[in-house]
Amino acid sequence: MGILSERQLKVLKAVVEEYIHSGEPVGSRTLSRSTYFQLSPATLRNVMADLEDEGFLCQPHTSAGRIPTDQGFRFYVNNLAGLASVSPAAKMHIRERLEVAGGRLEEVLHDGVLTLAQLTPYVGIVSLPDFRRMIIRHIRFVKLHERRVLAVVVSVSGSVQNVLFDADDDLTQDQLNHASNYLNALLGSLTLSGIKRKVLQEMASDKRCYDELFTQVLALSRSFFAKNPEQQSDVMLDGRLNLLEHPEFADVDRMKSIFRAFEEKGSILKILDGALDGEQLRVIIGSESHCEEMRHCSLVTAEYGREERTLGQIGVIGPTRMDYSRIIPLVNYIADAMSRRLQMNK
Amino acid sequence: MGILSERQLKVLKAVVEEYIHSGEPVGSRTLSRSTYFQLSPATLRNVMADLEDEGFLCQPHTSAGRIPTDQGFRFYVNNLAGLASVSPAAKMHIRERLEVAGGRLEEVLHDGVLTLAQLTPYVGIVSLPDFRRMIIRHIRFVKLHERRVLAVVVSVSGSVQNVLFDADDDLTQDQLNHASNYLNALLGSLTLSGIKRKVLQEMASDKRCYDELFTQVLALSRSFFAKNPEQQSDVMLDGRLNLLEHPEFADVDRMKSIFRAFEEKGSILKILDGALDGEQLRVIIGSESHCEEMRHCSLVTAEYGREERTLGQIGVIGPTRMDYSRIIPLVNYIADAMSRRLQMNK
DNA sequence: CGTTAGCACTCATCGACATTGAGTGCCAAC
DNA sequence: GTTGGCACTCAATGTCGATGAGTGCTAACG
Repeated sequence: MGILSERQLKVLKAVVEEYIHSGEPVGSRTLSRSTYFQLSPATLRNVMADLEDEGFLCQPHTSAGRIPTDQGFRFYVNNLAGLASVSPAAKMHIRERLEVAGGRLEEVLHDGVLTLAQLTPYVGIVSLPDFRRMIIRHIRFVKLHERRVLAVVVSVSGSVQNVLFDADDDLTQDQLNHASNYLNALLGSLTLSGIKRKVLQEMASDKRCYDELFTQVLALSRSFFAKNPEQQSDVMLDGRLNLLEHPEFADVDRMKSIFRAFEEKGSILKILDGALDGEQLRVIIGSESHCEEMRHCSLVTAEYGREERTLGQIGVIGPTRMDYSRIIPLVNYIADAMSRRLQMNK
Repeated sequence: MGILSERQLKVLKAVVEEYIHSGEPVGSRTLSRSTYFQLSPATLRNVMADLEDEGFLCQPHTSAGRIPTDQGFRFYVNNLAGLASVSPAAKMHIRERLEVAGGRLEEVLHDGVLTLAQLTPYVGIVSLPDFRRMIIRHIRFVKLHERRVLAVVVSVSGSVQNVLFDADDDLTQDQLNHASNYLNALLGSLTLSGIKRKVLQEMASDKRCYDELFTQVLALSRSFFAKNPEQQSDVMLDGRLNLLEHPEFADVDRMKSIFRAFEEKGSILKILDGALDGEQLRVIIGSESHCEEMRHCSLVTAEYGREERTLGQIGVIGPTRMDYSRIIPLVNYIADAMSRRLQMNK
């Protein structure tokens, strides 16, 4: 252990980048050939053996070249990777796809993952914000049929949720409009549960003042809030197919396990939600996710959100052998573009 | 060619069912062992050779057993398959999952595919009805921000669509309510485009009668209808992972091609939409889908819908080696359950 | 002392080859 | 019409040796 020498750094960088490029274990000869080093294979072997002792490289089998360990990638990302700037072509693509007029939150997010899936050979991934934590801009009730009511709830960030429920009484649309207006007057930067609490307070305080109409409103709200725990958080994926092109997933079992994780979503969500510390960008490499199915995958994710409030994470999932120096800036850029678009949406 | 003898039928049935069961090419010995026949392998070989000439069976290679061709499966499904009844356990599962109170159309459909994916080792699949063809029950406008308006459109069958658009003027919520009321009074068993046409007529006829308010309503409707071609038809899948368990998809390339079809959805939709003839149940075997990626897959689908109107197709995708006699009744049963639930929803 | 050439060793990959066994087609006999 | 016998095919499996990329180690070199 201990600090790495200048040369070791150089070799580690070269190995990682060569491996990212070729996907094959890299041997001392290959390195030596790349005019970058004036060293003989033997010398490089010595250096690489040291790096292996330090845990940065490993060999799939005795007589093969070296590949970076998770730790090796980690060191590379933290200390060695130069960040490429986003290519003009990509910027153009993003501008066309992403920097257009508003749309519902869900649409914006969908555009985001789609763009990532198109611009990278990896899987685009975004976590939808937990609706229960979102600040509500508007609630409106729509009468469907007798006591059946549709509540349309719009959050500040442009998320629209539809909740179907049964009211206690058969109210007219006019009465529902009154109820909507009442609730909307009450809103002011609250989440759903905040509103719920406030309504309950109102209920307790001046229960009899407004009588009839007012109690109707309250009853309606109650049945609505009883229903609300609709979709909590969720995650959206796109471009799963991209993964199939990578040689590391030619192995059927490995593929299965990853697609299993994709289908369940729960485990991915857990990984994404790990980012509570408010770091703007995260790179999770292989086993760092502590998720068995994701052991051979890396994630690069960035926060997106309106203004100061972060809404969720957007990024990609790919093999640990990922082109970090290109992907990190790209994910950052797209997260920014999305945040801006959401802000416009205000 | 020509009609098949009693014995040939019996052998074909046995081969198909044995193959469905085991997944391996079935040889004359295996058949002869199954106490079902009192015939020697040699005799069965003769019969099987005949069946091969007729195109019902084929051999993967010379020295292997026989497997049914698509045509063989087709004949089996049409003439030989006995339909099992839905197991009590499955019925129970369906009752719990599916025969509950309403919910939005999208939720009901989701429950449907989920149930199929759980009760079968195949992929559950459902086509969402084309919203543009649905009869509208309700339209309501919600003011979001200045000129930005959210239209909530509810169809008779319980589908809810949210459309975001910009109005020409900055209207108050009250004005929007009036517009909503006006449009809703106009509705009466029309599709969106029907309503659009009707509004245009109104516009042409008594343009100046109601003046101000009325022209506002019309302008609003116009910008709304300009936007509407939102989600057309779509298809929902669940249980893609199930496919991975089948030996026929151990081949990576075959897997890729199918998952490609899943991701695009377009081709699947086209196959599902082929059922215009109003047949209640369809079985599509292998190449019958005329879709290259689906060459090794079969579909079993049934219509679902409210009352007389069919809304879409629900069913499963699996390998051609599918347990038809169990799946066909099951798909039928679930389609019925869904239709009933949608009807309750009225 | 760092660097390098040389050398013996390891091990995945690949083609050649033989073996096995399930299954077939055909023919002659029952 | 049915059956046993027999030669044949061919995928799957295993063994063997050659190949070659790559390693670790050691001794020599500057």
